[in-house]
Amino acid sequence: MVISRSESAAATRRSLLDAAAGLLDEGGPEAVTLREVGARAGVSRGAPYRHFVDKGDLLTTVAAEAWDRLADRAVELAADPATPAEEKLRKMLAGLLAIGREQPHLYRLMHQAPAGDEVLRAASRSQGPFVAVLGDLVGEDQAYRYGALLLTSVHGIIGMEASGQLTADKWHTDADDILTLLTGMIGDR
Amino acid sequence: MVISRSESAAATRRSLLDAAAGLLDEGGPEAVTLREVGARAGVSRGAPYRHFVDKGDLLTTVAAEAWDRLADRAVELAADPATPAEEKLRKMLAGLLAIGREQPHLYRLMHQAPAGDEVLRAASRSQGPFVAVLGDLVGEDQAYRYGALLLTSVHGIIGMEASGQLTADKWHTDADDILTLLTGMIGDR
DNA sequence: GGGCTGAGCTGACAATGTCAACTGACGAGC
DNA sequence: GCTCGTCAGTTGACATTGTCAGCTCAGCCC
Repeated sequence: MVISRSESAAATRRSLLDAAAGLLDEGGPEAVTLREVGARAGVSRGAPYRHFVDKGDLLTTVAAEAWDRLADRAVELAADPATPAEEKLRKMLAGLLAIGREQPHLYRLMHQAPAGDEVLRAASRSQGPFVAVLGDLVGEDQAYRYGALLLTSVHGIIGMEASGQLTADKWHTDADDILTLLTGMIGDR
Repeated sequence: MVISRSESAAATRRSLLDAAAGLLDEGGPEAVTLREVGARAGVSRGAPYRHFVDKGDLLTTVAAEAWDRLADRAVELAADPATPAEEKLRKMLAGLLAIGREQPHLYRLMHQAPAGDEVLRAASRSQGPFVAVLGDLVGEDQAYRYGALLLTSVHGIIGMEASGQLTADKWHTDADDILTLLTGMIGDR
């Protein structure tokens, strides 16, 4: 197989993104140094500057890609005629929760303020399918309000779980219970 | 007035904390360097190590103090017989929202994972008065569940507002509307 | 008065992000 | 087939920063 120059450059870019994401997952933000990213991608410490304007840009791209993966799944899910709306909703929220719990550093990066345009665009892509599913459940006119309520609640749950402030012994409840309570309240409408 | 050695040391410690908090508010986490903290407090870059084990410890203390101030207000508020319970609740949540909006960097620091023991202890101090007020509204048996729901929702609202993901033109709603919706749903119980 | 303690200072060092100058290979145009 | 520009990648250098070791010195105890 012949590897052209642009293909090789694209492969390096991919390796850099994977290396950064891996280091972030394993050791948190402090573990992501351009030297280590380069080493893991098999290039030098200066190589990232050929693909990203600076370290922040590299991390921003990692975050945007994560949002895009989430959006891809949401689009796919919303289009599936075999899945009932409640289950679609549950799976979408569960996807967010899973990242928050299994890749907390990535999750924080995805919500780092101020989010750049690239991140905001990627994050917004999930909104369409999400609101559409909610529309089936609570009606189109209320879908946005309840969507915002659900998203902010899940985001809050993840954040407080991560910082250790939301524990079962402190609040006699947990994430699932809160979500059940919330979706139950919405279902009552 | 005579200033003893320990008094002077305590004053330095206070100045260091104020300097760190000020730099955080003004320029975010990157602006908080030990050299600048020292300069602003009128001491050298090494002085903080006489009062804190490292930079992280200094920042942790800043966060813990912020939680303590919040808890002080919550305790005071809960004990005030002249204020109706709904208003107490609203004021407590508004206090959190105010920090999130006016001192976003401090707010992030307060929720930085993993929170140390000192921060968790300070953050927990508000729980008592908060749950007590909620108990008056929804009954003691449900106070914890609704408390967790409310807190996580507010936390989520603040986080998504800060990262630019919760905007009125995207969701046709805002923080106040979401909270109204939520407290309305709770009030229906 | 003498010694101790602890606050604060300074020189030094390693890690890191960043840039400028350089190298070398690929590919377009002749 | 040759030339030459382009661009991915390297390397030396530098400024910033957190941290530590060793030092100074003022206040406190006996």
